[in-house]
Amino acid sequence: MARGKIQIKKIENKTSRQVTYSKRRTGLFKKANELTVLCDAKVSIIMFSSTDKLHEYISPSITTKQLFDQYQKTSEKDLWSSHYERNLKKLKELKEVNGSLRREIRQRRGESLNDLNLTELHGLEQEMEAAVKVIRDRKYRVITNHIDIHKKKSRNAEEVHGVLLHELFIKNARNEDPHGLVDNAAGDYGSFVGYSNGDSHIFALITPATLPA
Amino acid sequence: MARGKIQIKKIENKTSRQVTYSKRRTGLFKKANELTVLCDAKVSIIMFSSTDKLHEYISPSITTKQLFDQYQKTSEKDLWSSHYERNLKKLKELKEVNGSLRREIRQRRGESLNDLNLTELHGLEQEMEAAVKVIRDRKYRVITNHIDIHKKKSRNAEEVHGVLLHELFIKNARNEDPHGLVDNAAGDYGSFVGYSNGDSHIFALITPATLPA
DNA sequence: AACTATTTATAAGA
DNA sequence: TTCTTATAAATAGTT
Repeated sequence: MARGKIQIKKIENKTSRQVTYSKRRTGLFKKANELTVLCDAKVSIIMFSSTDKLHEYISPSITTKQLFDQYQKTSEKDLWSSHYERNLKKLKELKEVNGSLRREIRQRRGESLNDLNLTELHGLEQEMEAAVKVIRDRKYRVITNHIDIHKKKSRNAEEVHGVLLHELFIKNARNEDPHGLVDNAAGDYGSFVGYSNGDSHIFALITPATLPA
Repeated sequence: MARGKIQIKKIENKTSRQVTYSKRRTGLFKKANELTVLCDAKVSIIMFSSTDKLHEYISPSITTKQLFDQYQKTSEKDLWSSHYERNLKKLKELKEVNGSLRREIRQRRGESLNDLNLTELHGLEQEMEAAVKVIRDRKYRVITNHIDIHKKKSRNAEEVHGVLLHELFIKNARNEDPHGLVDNAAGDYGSFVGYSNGDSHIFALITPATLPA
């Protein structure tokens, strides 16, 4: 606009482009500020140079966030608010679902039964009795499984034990008993149960009375 | 900037202010567009007039949303992302809670028991048996209540019925029986149960066998 | 919305 | 980057 007219098209010379960007940016912000003052307007300018440097103007009377919020409300455009509000809605829905799930669990625990009518109580009772049966069956299957594995382990341990004993006796027969092991070990197969791992406390739960017929 | 210099301060005349806003807005957007083309820049201008009318310029090479996203990333400013991402996080947490609640319910229904070990199965069984007891007790309390109310209603109905019958007989004794009602009504108290309301199907569930001792 | 005298912005050069 | 300055562009006041 001075010293010669220019074409409005990309300035190919990088340096001139940079200079022009800088000068015109200053001019643009100045105009924006004049507009703000003269017309009592609120203006936000955000710009990125071709090298992605950020520059911003915002009217002194407002913050960028406030202006964006107003932009949200005023424009029907999507930006992020729709995401945001969709999320809020989802959040609310999930909370409700959550609440009713918790309520159901409470009822299945025998709490908060006041809201249930007779039909519902009856249905819940029936359903839970059926479920208890399934759970009990499952438990017995797991117990049986444990016992089988245990038996196999025992058999294995007995075999190993027998072999060791055998070897010890042979050794003993050949030499003296330098470690006094024979007396403690001999014949006491029952005690090896005491060596079983941390699972053993589980079996404390199982008494013949609770086993299925 | 023409026909006289002006002070940069709010134009008090509403009409001139409006006109100036319009003119200068056009100029600002034109400058922004020239800057976009000449310097390969990306510019967003959002402005509100003093009457809160929204006007927007955005470089053709980009959308407002994209530019805002870039603004987010580049500036350290918060704008909305904190709300948004906090919500996303909450959403995720709620979904997880939801999932585990559903899982618990499934287990209490006798489904998805594979994940439970023996101790957990045992605990679940015990808990559910206790809960069933509570639910059954509650059911019986409700039943008892229903029955009491029913009895009272019946007694009431019988009384009313008796009174009506009495009145009818008296009437009958005095006049003839114009409606043939006496034969149908007399003594058949049992049939009034058929008049009970929609709740009656509930009582089909209750047989002497299921009642508590 | 158009006109135009004048101010302002700025391209090119330093 | 900043200054200079000739000139283009924007626009205030008017119609």
